[in-house]
Amino acid sequence: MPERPTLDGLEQRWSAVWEREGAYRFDRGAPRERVYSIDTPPPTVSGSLHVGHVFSYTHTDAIARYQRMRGMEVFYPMGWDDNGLPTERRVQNHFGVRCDPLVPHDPSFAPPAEPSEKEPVAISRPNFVELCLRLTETDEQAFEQLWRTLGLSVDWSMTYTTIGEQAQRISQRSFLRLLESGEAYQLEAPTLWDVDFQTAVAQAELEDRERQGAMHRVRFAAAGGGPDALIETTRPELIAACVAVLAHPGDERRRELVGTELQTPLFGTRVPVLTHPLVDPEKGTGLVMVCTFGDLTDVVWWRELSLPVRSVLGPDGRLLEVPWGAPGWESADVERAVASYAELQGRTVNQARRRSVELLEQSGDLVGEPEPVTRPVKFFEKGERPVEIITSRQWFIRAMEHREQLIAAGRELSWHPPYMRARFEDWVQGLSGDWNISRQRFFGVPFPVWYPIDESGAVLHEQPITAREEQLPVDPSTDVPDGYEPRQRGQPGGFAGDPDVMDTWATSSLTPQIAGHAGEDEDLFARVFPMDLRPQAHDIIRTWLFTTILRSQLEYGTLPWRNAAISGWVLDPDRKKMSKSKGNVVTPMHLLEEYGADAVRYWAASGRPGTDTAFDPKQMKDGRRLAVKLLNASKFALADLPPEGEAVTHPLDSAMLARLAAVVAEATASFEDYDYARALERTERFFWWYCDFYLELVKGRRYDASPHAAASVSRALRLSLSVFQRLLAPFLPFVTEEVWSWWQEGSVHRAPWPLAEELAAAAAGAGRNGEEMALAVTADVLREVRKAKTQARRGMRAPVRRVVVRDTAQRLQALELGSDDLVAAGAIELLEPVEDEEFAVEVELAPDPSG
RNA sequence: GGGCGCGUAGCUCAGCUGGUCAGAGCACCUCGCUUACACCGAGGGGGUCGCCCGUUCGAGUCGGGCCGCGCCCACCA
Repeated sequence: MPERPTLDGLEQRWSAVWEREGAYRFDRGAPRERVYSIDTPPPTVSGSLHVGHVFSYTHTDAIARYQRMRGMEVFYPMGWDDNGLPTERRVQNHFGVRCDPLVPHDPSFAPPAEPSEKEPVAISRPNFVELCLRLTETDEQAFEQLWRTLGLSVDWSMTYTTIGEQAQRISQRSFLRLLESGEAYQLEAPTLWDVDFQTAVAQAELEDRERQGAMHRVRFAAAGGGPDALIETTRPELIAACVAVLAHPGDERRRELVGTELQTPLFGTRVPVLTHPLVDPEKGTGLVMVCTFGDLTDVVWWRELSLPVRSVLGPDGRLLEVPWGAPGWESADVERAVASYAELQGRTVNQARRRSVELLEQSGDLVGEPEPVTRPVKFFEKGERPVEIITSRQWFIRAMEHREQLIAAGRELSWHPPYMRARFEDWVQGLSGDWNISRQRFFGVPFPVWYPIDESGAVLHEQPITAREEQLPVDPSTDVPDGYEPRQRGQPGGFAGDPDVMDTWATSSLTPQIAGHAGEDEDLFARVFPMDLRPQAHDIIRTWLFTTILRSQLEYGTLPWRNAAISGWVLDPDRKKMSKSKGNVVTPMHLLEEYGADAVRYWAASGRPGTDTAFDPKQMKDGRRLAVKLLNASKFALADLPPEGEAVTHPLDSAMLARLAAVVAEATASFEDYDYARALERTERFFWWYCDFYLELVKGRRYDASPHAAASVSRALRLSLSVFQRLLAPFLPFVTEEVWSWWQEGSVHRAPWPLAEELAAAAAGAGRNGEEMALAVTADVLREVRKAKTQARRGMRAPVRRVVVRDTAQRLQALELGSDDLVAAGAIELLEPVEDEEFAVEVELAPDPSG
């Protein structure tokens, strides 16, 4: 035991020991019922971890450590989510490159010495992927270092990456099985599209952002005998793509209009006036134009009313060339349509919108001034321009038809906290389509599929050639399907590889399978799946949690885990969410260095499950105080401790142990309920009381030279310290390991979780009653004595000539049980009990020798 | 528009199934270097528990209605 215990250096020392001794190594031989498996969130590897990560991963680690001490064999792997857009973006900026699948592979490629963001070098997909792998590997090492410093009890031998070969194999295998069972399918259909990344995106990746816009009132002239009509739109640039005008079926004012035809302004295209119940007769003019496609409602109308497609928007977000006069593009005045459209073609949506307004003004079809409006617009969450809807070929996984099953699954799952289930159900009920899993990107898991090309050069998408499971993982852009030669790639009569990659959620929805080595190591998988716990934040319920349940339901017909522990976010001091784009993120390494890992973990563990928590370094100071206190209290209790007796015989000792037993019971119940914060709070609160009162009260006996006097307190101190060290171990792994090592064999993190029953049994050793009251009264009197000394401006060791305690007979009797300790702790010469109804204490201090 | 959560001392928050629950830490003030700890200890001031009804012998604690904040979802033309 060190002379002056310190927290400094504990992280390095003990993490090295844990690594060396395999303290957190998962025992693959453990039977399933003794395994506690965790589906750790693989953090996105694209830069650095921030305090939000530290926050939620600490919660999981506390639970993992608790379960381990409960005797469970904890399966706690780490994963790195390194595939997907964030990595691509980072690689582009970091190396000054961009991926161009048409560029051939250059085996001797080296990234530019001076990266230029403005003029990136176009490189091949294999070269690009190499750079992605290189950069993520560096990041992953830094992440691992941070996690080790934080003290996560991860088994680092089980680490996986979502771009790794095994993850690819498992993803592709799962995809092929879904294709086989009909749960995955390909479809050419209107798809949510990001025009900057030029890829499809999923409903789950959308977010609303408030944007300024304008409402334009536009005249559509009658094409036959009916009246003109006015519609309102925020997207006049899409008039060329208008395929119908709609009214509500019950709208009397529009009765004579319905069934007639109108002509679009500028282009003179005839469009029918139809009805649909989704039209709001109160909104705008009560008439709405349907375009292919302006928003998701357009898609609904288009589908349900079997309208034609007139697409004007290209994948790059610019207006396409369209064949005016050709079938589908008829016009009453083709020349005018061509002239009008020439003003728009090739322009971006915003440019085309401004020009359209000018054209409408000139033609007199714009009625009144455009009215500024602020409205929510859908964005890809990582995107910078609004999503558009573009028709393209994509892979989907069926979700719509499984909604009831998914909701039932959600009800079977134990949510912590329980109210988070509502978010899941809201989301499932609001699903508007199946899950689009294909992305027109590069750094991801490819679809293990090729297509035949017929003699005319057409790609036969409806006859996919699938890879054999033994071939996996395959990259169809370089690998060749059975029965073909490499030279047949892209040739008539040859084949074409599917160019897309899977969305990152399509891979991470399989983390239980990837971590558990599904299909690779069935013995392991059977021991860990379904898993016990999915910890994650609430913002990805609709993505990660939802898709993981979906995949597990489709492939195994079971929940992927029994419990979902949902953590909140870390908010900055202004209660705003920390995010890179806001620039208010706090990186954790310097916090770990300044306060120590245990202190940072203390702050994190104080955040209740599911609750957003403000970033607060003050609480880290509190955590540090607690750790230091444990260090010193342990030293006091254990250093040169006299031999302990057979049993706890002193009333105050057994009363303290009885209280501690209750705390153990409460902490245990809290942990069982995944409420680590409550477990910590109860433990901590009692620990401070223990230091302030119990340790002070028993000092006299503890230092007593006669073994007889110290026997009981020695035993009680050892018992209680051992319990405190273990109760705090899930939260403060470093300092608890340090103090444990002073007097115990092995790691505290493999020690058994304390049992309330054992303590209660030890506390009963005195075999008397009234111990609890003795402790309460003794503490009450001690507080009064301290108050008197403080008010007299004297030190706590100042001698007291006389203390008169007025109280009920019962309490005075109890006081007698603890009076020896009280007299010693208060330096009291004479303790005088006086029976009374009201508790009152008179303290007569000895004269101050210093004057 | 629907749903969820939150509103308790200046700040961050505990208060689980109604009756020592009006609390903790920080901050503030005063005192004390007492042999575990000055990275400390002792003590103090400070709140009509968002508002209004109701249930009850009794309500931060339950029910209803408001107000405010935050988040999620929504077919937001």
